[in-house]
Amino acid sequence: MTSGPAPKKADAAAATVGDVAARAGVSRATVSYTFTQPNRVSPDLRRRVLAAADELGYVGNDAARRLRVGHSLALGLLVSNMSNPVYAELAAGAEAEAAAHGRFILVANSDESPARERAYLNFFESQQVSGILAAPVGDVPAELLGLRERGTPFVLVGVAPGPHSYPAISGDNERGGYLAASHLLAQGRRRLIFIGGAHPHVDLRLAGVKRAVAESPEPAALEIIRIEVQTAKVGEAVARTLLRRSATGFPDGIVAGNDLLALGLLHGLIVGGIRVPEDLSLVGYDDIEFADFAIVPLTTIRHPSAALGASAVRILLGMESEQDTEGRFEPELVVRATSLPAPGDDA
Amino acid sequence: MTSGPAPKKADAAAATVGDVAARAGVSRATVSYTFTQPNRVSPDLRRRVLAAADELGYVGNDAARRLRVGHSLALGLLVSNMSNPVYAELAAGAEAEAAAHGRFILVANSDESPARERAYLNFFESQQVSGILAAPVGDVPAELLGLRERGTPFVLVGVAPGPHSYPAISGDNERGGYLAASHLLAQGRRRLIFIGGAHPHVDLRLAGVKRAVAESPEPAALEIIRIEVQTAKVGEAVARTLLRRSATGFPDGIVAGNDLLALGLLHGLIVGGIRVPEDLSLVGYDDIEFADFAIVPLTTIRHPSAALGASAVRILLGMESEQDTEGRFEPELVVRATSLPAPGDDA
DNA sequence: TCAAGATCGTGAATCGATTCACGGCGTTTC
DNA sequence: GAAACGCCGTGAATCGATTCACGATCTTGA
Repeated sequence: MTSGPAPKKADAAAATVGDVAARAGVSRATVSYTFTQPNRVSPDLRRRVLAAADELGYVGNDAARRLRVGHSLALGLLVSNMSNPVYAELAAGAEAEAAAHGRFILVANSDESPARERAYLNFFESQQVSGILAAPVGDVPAELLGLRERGTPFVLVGVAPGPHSYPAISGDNERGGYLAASHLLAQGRRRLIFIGGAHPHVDLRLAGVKRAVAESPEPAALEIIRIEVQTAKVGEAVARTLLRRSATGFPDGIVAGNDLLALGLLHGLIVGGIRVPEDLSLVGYDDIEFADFAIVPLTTIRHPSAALGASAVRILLGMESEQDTEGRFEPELVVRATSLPAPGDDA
Repeated sequence: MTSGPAPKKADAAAATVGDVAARAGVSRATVSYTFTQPNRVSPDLRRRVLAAADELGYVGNDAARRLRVGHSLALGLLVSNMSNPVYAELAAGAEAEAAAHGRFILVANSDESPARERAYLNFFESQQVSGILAAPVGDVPAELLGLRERGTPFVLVGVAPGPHSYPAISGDNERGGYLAASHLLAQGRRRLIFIGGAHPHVDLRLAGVKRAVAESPEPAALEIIRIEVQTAKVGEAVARTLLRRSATGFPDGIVAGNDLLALGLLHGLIVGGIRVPEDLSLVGYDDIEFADFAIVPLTTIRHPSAALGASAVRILLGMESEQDTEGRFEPELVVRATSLPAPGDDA
């Protein structure tokens, strides 16, 4: 309203290809080619078009673009709980890789709710994302399969390729569980508890724990405690119930399904007077940043979340295959202070 | 390929309004009205249309919808660093509120890079988000103002409405800083350091700290250490440089710009042999979940991130005004173990 | 019984970027 | 010098959902 003919930038309506074309004195097709196939247009015109676009603050309308080409530049990332640093890291890794290829990540936080998960999957479809990264949220939702049939590929992140045949990349969770339990057994711990939620990757961790116990030369007991969600709050609650046990029923080693849970357990146990690691050794899983800052720095299994996120993006973009990642995300035991050094480790 | 004519769900192409209309035996317009203005169509037809949509797995194409109506159902959230739990919490709060109104949040993680910030803002514009929540990332980017002029509103989250005139909601950072420093002064701490990055909200926290020092009846020294990013890693590095100081130059109280930084400082100081809180008191800011699990549980200022996120969404959706939030996000001192109880607190 | 009005379904235009098919113009080669 | 070819710009069709304006059907009251 106020501005004369000179500055067009501040105009209310967004500039369209038509506006740019008019200003550059070319057709709309030329403007489009300038952006999608720069070599198709001569350098001279290209410059003119780009200048006009710049002056008008042209941004393009992805809706129109998508309507025509059928898919968006975005990739969807579905996680169960963004306040778990593991997922934040996964998202950061995916995002950085996506940005490097001019792509974007849409993050959906299902908060462990299947309903929201479904809603977000629909949202992804309505957004025509060109692919979906799904971090484990229980079973593979049927919607995901439907999406694939309708042309949107997905990659499961953090779930080992198992009996299912879905594309998936993951660290070796079974081996991680095995490492954790072996570490405890090597210290002479014999009354172990595994505490974890019902996620496929957690089940694998448990399988590894079981295998370590089964292979142990000395007999050892393993108890399994199932919880709903693996949060610090739940960890504290479990610690309180544990504290009510008699000395004979009390464990001397715990493997937690993830670090968040372990941190809560640790806090609850210490508040309850348990000495860690003297009375009980604790091993977490993931090696989140805060594991090192805990009241007693947490022994845990390192899990390369950011690298997984980046790889998943490359796979969806067709720059890498599942097989290429083979053996690239090996879990690793990080011994800190919630467990005793293993007898052989006293170097 | 394998399926006969019976099940249509698994067909490759996504169903369109046209398909639904054909199946329900109505026009495309009717299908559209069924979803956008359900009362416009009679109950009978509505049922038929919904059934047909369900059978076909109809999801709708948001690109087409947006192209027509001009804006999307998504809101953009711009944060500087998603691995800071504060932002994860903010995102979760915003997301939950958005979901309650059938909206979605697009999260953009700029990683403190102005270039990526700009790229994401362009992305938001190309996505025609109906509004943007921007968590402080330094100055207000000029692009944000441009977006507003072109019709996309924004709300700054966590930045107090100051000399600028942008819509903003925030806890009272100045008061939080004041609380933190007052707490230290009340314990008899006299050689304070404030450590923080160059964010507008951190500057406010610092202003509060300065005011507390100025108002102190006993003279107290305040040193200011500026850092680039407020992460735990940087905190540890700062701790190491602090440890090289002579006893006289060593502080007896520290206010950190956020909890991540405080956690890193704490760890670095304790590893270096400093006793907390005996030798030095430390106060963080934000009260992230891990503050309570730290090697010495962290005294901090609580900051209602999730509530801020939810409010920002309501404001963008026009359900609430900036003024309504007045006084709703008051900071609160949470005394844990990194500081001495104040003399008067021995209840 | 009939006119006036309310209810509700429909055809067609529309949003903006992309891309196909066409053709004008300049260059090369015998 | 003319035919053949390649380069590059353009008009027009297209993607799918929304919404306007119209009209068909049904309801209601005198």
